Amino acid sequence: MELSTKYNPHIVESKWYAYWLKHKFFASKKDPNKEPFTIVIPPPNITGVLHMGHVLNNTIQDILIRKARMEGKNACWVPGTDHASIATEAKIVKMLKEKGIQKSEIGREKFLEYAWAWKEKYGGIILNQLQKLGASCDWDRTAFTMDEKRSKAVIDMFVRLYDKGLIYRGLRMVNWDPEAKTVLSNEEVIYKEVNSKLYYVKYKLVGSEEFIPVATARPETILGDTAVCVNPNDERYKHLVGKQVVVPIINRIVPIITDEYVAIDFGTGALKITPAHDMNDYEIGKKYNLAIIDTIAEDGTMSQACGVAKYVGKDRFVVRQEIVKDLEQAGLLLKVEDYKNQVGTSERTGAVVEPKLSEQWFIKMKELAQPALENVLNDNIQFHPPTFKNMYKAWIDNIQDWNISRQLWWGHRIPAYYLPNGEIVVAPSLEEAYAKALKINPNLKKEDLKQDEDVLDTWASSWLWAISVFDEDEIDYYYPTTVLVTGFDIIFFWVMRMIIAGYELRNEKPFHHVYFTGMVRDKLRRKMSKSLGNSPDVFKLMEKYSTDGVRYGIMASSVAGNDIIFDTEVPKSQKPEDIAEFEKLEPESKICETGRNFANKIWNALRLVKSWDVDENLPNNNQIAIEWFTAKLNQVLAEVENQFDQFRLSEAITTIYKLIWDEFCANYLEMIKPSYNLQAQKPFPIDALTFQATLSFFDTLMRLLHPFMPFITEEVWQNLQPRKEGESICIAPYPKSQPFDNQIIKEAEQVFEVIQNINNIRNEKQLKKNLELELYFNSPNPALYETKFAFAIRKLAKVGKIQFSTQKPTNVVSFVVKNAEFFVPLPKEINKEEEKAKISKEIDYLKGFRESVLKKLNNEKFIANAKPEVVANERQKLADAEAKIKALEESLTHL
RNA sequence: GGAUUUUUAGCUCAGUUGGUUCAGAGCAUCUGCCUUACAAGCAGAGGGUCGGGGGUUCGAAUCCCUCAAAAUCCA
Repeated sequence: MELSTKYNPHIVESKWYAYWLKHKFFASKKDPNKEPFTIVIPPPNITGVLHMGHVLNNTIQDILIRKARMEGKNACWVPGTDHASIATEAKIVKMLKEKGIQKSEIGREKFLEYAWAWKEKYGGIILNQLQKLGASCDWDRTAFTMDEKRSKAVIDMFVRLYDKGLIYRGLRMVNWDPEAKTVLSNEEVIYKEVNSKLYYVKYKLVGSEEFIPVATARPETILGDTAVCVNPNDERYKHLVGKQVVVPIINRIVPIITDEYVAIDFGTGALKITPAHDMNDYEIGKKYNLAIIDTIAEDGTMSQACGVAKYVGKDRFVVRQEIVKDLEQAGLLLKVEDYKNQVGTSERTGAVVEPKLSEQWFIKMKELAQPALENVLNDNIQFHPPTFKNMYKAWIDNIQDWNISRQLWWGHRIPAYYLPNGEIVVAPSLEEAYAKALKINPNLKKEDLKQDEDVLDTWASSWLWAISVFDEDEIDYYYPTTVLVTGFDIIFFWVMRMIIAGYELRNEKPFHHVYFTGMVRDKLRRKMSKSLGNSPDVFKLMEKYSTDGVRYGIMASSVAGNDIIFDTEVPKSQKPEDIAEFEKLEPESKICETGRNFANKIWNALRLVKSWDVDENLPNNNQIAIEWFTAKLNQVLAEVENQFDQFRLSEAITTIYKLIWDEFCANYLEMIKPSYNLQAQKPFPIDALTFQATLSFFDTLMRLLHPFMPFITEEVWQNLQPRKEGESICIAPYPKSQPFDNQIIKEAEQVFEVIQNINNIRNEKQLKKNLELELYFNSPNPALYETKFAFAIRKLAKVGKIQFSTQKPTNVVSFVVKNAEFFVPLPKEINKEEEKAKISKEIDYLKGFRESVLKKLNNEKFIANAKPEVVANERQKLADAEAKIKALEESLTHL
């Protein structure tokens, strides 16, 4: 078989993914005889397309689940998508607008028809993209947060918590998007710095021309003022406290009150209080029982309540200008200053967010959250890395009630029904609600019940995800799930709430472990986001570097919880033309390139091994190489196991990379590689034992790497020997470490050091790389170099004669490894002065080193306090250093 | 203002209860090689007083205090 010198990933990837699906390797069925290993995917939004964050997150999940599957566990990775109320609704509204359709015109039902049609068409895109990434999900289990089963779970939970008295309806200051006419959660508000103005306005004392100056950036809210507040320590205003002032324009009479909250040095030090339209003012209003006058309507225009007829129905920003003019005319405007402040805008519509009082549904969180706190603090649920426990605790300690209603149509409609008298019944369906209502009033008709118009916050379905994706007859088997992999930015929105829901519904945690990933950032440390347009095109990346290469790249640079600085280019600016320009660029990533090169290295190792003919009659001359690599392999396997146990996946992949590249390819294969037979135009044959051992090593290495780089490993594994249809590395056993010979590893390390020294000499003296050198040495353990590992030195350092000798030959370069001295005769005259200087320098260094060790050993306290093995080690260091110094000094005299 | 975290080589990061030859890796840099698996490669080299200061200890990148800088979240 001819294999190309370059690995071609594209055919390989689609071929094996199709093969895996065909044989249903990823499917999981409840099986009480097997240990379950379960992951539920953090469901991506149906509006989303695969970005670097997904690549990171899902690669980690795939690694964990593939390894578990190979270990013979019942690996179950449940995929699915999230309906994402706000994001999706905004997208549908925009689409309809482009068709000239207004949401309000077509009504709820028609709107939802459009939305579902959109979901059917586009909602699965991201899942297909995950297949490109190699994700080994059980696709038959694909779930959606708004399908029947998940919806039932959400509604049942609402009813359950309502019946327990944990859900209530109440007024709350919310972030209001006047364009979408809905409340926004805090994370949907984007703060932007804007240039605005600070207006200084006279608030006159009742019946007087005396006034208190008040600075405000939002004069239109003057109409809702119900107090003026100063700091109690502010000397300027002490005499005014308790007096009353007249609110300009509206002429309302309000008190001057005091509160520590007011900053003396900001503005005038006198703050107008508008409880209906400012978060902080609302708190102060509550504290001092101030009236709340809601002067701004749902759509951002001034409402009737503002009390000034000519402003009613006009937009808040138009009214701002008009009020400023009116204030000026009334002689109440003192001055206007330029001012920079942070203004909240809607992530979805870009509208300036209006803080607004609104009737909303809430879940009481304090009590519910207690088991969720305890079980994280006591490590019943383990966080990786554990530092996130601190943040988690701080959050739960300050937990507030959860506003779960959203003024949208796309989502789970709140199962609350209003009776004509305003009473509320809560039930999973209209029928059940009607039955309940009849008990209150037997004369009611079904049509009298009106269901709440709002839908539930998306997280109110996500928090049930780990439960709601399983059927009743299997949940006891799969739940709690094994590990959740998610970004730390949603620790509060999702992770905490899932834990709460788990304990509430099943009195059990939803997962044993949580692996927190960092954010993927660009090289300027900005989070990769759609709006910045700074994320490379994932598919172009995979096209260029292969899926395995990208998986390697993202994993090698991602320590749990740490942000990942991804090394691709960034757009010149956020201007659309610059982003467009950037998108045309071919993405470049050094770290993904390393991954691609790694796959190519493995591919070429396969080519080498496949090129050998086996001769059954040959003796095995490579026993030491085989023994050494067996030991090394098991040593590294133990290391990798340890790294997996601690979820140190980036270390694991780097460790495996070095094992394969440095130890297997560079050392082992070079040691056993038969030389080339020029006459036959092919390599000399290899003995059967070495060949079998090599295939076996290669096989093990591929299985070890498979969870990280599934495609190249399957391709190579299938090529190592004939496999039957239905066989796959996916379900081959994962390697396990065996006890190993530490001695041979140490010996080999010394040998490699010798080889490196010889190669260094070759480089420094600019000797031809093919020139065969001779090696003389003096060592207490001559067999190690003369016989045991001689073959390795010959091959890796291109040495011919290796000879033990107490006599130093002439015209040599020397070096010392451990307690052995080595001499390499040079074919040309050496520069004695240069050699002398080099050796003297090393002696000086060693003497300094010896001093520092002696200092320790002469310290009584060190001898008394340090562990015996530490002391023994110091003595060994001293002995080694002295031997080296002695050898070097001898070299020096003989030069 | 409060909380949390970070600061180690030019860059991105490891460094697991303080102690293996005197802090490691990848990338970048430099030197020499197209050597019959691999130039997506091979053989080498240089580069850090571990943010500053103080303390605990026989011993500190690692523990404590303090100062400085940065990031994130909450208000």
